[in-house]
Amino acid sequence: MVLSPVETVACCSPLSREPLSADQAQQVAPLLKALADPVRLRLMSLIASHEGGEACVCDLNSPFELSQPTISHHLKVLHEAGLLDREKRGTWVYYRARTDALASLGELIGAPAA
Amino acid sequence: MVLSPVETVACCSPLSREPLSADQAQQVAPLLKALADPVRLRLMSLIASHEGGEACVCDLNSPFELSQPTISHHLKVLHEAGLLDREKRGTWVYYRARTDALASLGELIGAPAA
DNA sequence: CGAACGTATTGAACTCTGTCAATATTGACT
DNA sequence: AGTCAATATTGACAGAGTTCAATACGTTCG
Repeated sequence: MVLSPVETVACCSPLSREPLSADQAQQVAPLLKALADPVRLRLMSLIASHEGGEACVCDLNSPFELSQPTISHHLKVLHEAGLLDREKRGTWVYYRARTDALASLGELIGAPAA
Repeated sequence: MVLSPVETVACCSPLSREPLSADQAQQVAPLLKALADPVRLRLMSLIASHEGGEACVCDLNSPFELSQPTISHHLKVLHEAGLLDREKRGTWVYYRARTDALASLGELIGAPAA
């Protein structure tokens, strides 16, 4: 069985509560790795804070001084990590933030010790 | 002026609230990068969930099938990112989790949109 | 159909990262 | 001083990641 990204993260109690197992760490780390890049952090933030929690790729290139393929690559990384949903509507592609995954991840990292 | 890790992260409102600036992203990404490794995630979790939020290095090697220098390296990465405090007491070295940094980071990632 | 546009893929250069073996450093105890 | 135990540093190497230029794919519109 394949876990959705949300299930992957929701599996674990907060870092400060009890030690993560090796398996759990192996599942969660890729999500953090996907976020652990300045460009992807901004992309995620741009999309998540955009109206409706989604944004068109056509609006995601100009904020960066990077080539179009590079942005496309970063979006793919976030998508494959399960942090972005992808939907094609006509000519344009829209990415939507998995706010549930972000919320679970935030709790895993930062929830108080007890 | 140099920002402490907590200040670094506390600077920003949640991802889903408003777009992160390029500068903010560049400051926050290293913290996430430090956490975005299975071994370091487990180390952080082991330390943060340990009694008193701190742990002796002497207890942090056996849970892993990795060489002592490798664990030492990962601890250094977490320390330099500002997620662990280091204190030498006699022969032993203790690392303490910066739970405030973790809390800020968690809020940045996962706090609700509004 | 064919041209133009938006997005994705490929392949290559370069840098960064995780790991280990070997060695250094520091403190404690004889 | 000398030895031993705990931790850190160095140097080396393989693998992964970021970026771009070039190209391919898929839609829409003339």
